[in-house]
Amino acid sequence: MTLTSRQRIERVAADILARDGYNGMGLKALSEATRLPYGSIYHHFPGGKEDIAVAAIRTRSVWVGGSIEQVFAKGVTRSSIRAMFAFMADRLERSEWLDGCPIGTPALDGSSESARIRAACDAAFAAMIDPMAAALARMGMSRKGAGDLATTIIATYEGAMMLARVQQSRAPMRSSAEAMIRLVEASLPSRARASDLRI
Amino acid sequence: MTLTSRQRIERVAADILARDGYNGMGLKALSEATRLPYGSIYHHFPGGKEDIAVAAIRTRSVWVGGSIEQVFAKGVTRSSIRAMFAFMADRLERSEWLDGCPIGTPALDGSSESARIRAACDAAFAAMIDPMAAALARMGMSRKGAGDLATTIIATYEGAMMLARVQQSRAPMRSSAEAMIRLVEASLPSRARASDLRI
DNA sequence: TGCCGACTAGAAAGAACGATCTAGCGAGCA
DNA sequence: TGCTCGCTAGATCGTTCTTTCTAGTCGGCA
Repeated sequence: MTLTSRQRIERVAADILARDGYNGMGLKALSEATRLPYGSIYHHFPGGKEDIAVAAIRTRSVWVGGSIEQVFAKGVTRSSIRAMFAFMADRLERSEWLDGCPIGTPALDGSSESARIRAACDAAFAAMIDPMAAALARMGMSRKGAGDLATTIIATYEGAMMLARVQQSRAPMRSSAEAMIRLVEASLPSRARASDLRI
Repeated sequence: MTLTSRQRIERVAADILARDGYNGMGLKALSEATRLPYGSIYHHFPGGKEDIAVAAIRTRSVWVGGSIEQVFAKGVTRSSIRAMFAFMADRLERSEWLDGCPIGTPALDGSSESARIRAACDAAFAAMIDPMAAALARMGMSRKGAGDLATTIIATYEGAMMLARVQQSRAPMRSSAEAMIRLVEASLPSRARASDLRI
């Protein structure tokens, strides 16, 4: 399938954001990577750089939110937690540790400059946390307990990516995933732990 | 006590890095914030912007490493974990959620551009992880178990900061701290859990 | 065929960037 | 006093940035 120019801009912008952050994303680099001239970029995004970043974050968050919903559809199991961490570890390693998280990177380097970037990242993290919290609630956790635990898992996920990138090693993502498995086990109500919902 | 110009540059640079990242740190802004002219900055750091960032990260890592060592000198206890997370939550909130981590922010937005920034952040995280791992080992954990757990706690710490900043709320740091307490409890050998080393 | 809107194309403006340069200040020492 | 040297001071250079601008292209519709 062929992408529209607008979709190509969003996709490439998300990749640049993951690698270089908001301040590091140059529109010249974007126009070269998309092979689109300045005029096209400003035609599709009259709001300029900020609009492009917001759209890229939003689009990516829809995709990642759906992925998380799928991965944890049958519960927060050992294998689903490992799959989630391994997925991103693969991506980082494949990029030779140049890529980061397309949401976490602009969240740190762009949210002091632009309230809209911050809000977009906030919504994007919510799109990751909410389906995971729902999955934990289906396993018997209270609404608050599930929300807190899902928040912690996403936090660990983002931080482990950060460490893996600077260490250029999968180790932090692997050990964080195992720790999250232990944490979920310790957090589930005992009836779930003893039942077929066992993770 | 009065700071030398070089110390003032390092300190202010670390603050700017925490807020805006490596790409967002302008040398003009740095010279204004330090009230030092361009010439002075390049006199103290002939290597330019990259040298300044590396020195700022290095200096800050010495301080934070020492702080962690102190906080966990008597073991990884509930109160010490809470203190660690609350300390940073205070700082973020006081800055009206504009500040981030002086190491985590350049780690994400600068390490794809500069290998030296990446290495400095790697060393800085090690300076945080190592004393915590040592404290966990003193509580009876194996060397590998302690290292993996300390890595996870630092990852969660960084990720929780990221979430707190975009949510403009202490909640992620609070719930992550409580989760880390549960995780440490679940990870300690049972003899420690039952002894006076109980966290 | 002829027209119109969507999009492509890239030059150019104007500000901001990192880096370099020379000039000058002023405390400490001879 | 006069010299030295660490440091201050900021103009300036070339580059790169975001944004704006006008011109041109192309497909679809009347």
